[in-house]
Amino acid sequence: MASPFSRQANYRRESVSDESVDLGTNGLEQEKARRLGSLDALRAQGTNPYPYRFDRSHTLGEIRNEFGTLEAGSETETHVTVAGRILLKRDQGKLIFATLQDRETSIQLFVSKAIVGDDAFDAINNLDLGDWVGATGIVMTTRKGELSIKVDSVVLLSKAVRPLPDKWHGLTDTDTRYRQRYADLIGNEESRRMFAVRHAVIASFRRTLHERGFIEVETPVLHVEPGGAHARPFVTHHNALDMTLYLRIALELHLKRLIVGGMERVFEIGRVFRNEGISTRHNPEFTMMELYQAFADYTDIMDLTEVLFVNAANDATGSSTVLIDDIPVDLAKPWRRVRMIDLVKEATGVEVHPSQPREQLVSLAEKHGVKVLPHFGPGKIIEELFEATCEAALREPTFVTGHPVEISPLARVDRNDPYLTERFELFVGGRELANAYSELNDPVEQRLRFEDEQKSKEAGNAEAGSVDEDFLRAMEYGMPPTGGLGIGMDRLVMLIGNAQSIRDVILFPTLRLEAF
RNA sequence: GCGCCUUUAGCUCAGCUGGUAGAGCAACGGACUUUUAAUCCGCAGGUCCUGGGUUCGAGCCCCAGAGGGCGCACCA
Repeated sequence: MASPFSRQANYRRESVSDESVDLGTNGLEQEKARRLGSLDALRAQGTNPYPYRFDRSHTLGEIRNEFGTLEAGSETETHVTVAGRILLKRDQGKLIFATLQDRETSIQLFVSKAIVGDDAFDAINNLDLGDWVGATGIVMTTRKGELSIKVDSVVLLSKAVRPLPDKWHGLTDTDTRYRQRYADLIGNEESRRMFAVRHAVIASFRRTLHERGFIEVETPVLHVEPGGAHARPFVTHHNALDMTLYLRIALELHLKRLIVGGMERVFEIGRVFRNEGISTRHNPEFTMMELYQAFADYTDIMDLTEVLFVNAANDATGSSTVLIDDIPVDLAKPWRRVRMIDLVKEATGVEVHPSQPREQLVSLAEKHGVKVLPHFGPGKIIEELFEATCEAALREPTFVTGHPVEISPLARVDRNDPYLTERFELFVGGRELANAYSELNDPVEQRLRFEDEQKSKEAGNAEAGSVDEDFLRAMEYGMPPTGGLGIGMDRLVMLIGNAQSIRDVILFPTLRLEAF
């Protein structure tokens, strides 16, 4: 930076006390102008409203832990230095009570004119709600027992020039909460809690998997061929290579390449992108955890899935019980394991199997209001029947197994039934949370499955995959028997945190362009 | 993409049968040395989402559009 001083001067606002500056016509503009005016006043008296750093001796949570049981009307000898944002101010004349909030909690500042002196008292009185400050003082409790810091000095750490949302209600407008997540987090305890749950769930997964010898890896987000799931991709372009690239729709195919490479147990927690509708359960970008474990099959993966969920719930909330549709369900009990075709039979009273003639299944489907497209084979029709008649009713955790081969191009054929695969999807609260297989590792069969996908795609199935030659080459080097698992982390956080919309567990959900 | 709901002060919300815009908080001025969403007195703040239309008169009724929510569709 060649000329720091002139640069800084360029960033500095003109004084708003100049008559040339328009004070604005609405309340917000007037309030911002007032706060910008106090910035100028601070600078004029030699105070930097945006200092570079600050050392604190305690977080507010540490003070609460240490002194939370102090009885009313006590004063300690402990002198502390804290930092946070001023959320509330209660002016008593010669006393000010201010609520200071940091990341964990809030604590009251007790400011007495007699202690800090007239000038400092005025300066503190001129602080605005939303300002960041550092404060020093001794730990005390008021007569009513409120844990407080009896302040001897306060320094401004950052001036807020825009007013906070309502001090009591916070933000309620969902649009503003999602667009201005920063303002949502300042005012809404529930929002802060939800993202704490999210962090705890993801940290718990890493812990459980590290304990079991899994290695965390990172694979490409930009794919030459979007595979590993059925979904429409986002398309982009690399200029220097002049090639079309796709944002990944799944992590699967690269992680399996690592199993071929001998890494034995790998996982990745990463963003995937699907160019499809937005709903309370769908965001165009979302977080997937996939893992692959050599020498395991899908039943081993079911056991592991139960452990991952129970640990995550315990780590995030201290309990393995979650609310599903407001009903408590203990995740620690073993989950039901049932074949898709058996569930469809339960729901329809009719035996179904992918070996049946297509026409039979078509008429059953039509009886249940299922739309059958020309490229649907028997297996796809059974899945559609399942979705229409069973899925929403699967409230308690249920492993749905034995998906037809036709809809499972990467899963291994069931050792007891050549029409089905060794696969499960986990449903909780009517939502799909996980998908897993005994992974197909026969390169010749895998090529045939890909070719079937390719034919389906050519027949008009926009979601079908195509032949991934590099993946097949990897398979040819030999992949050990392997169990694999994919979990939609956002939906899991919704379950454990009891969120009603996926947007409540994503900090910055995808929204339409905002008009400024 | 379709249907229903919604949009009023910085924030949270009222607004009757169509009669000319309201409250609380925040802000501003004042009182107050133990408050807890402090309280009390005073004052100020508006593109009623946007554009048309009906009407003597529209926040309110009609039409079109935009943002948001929910449901459906889509979606392994």
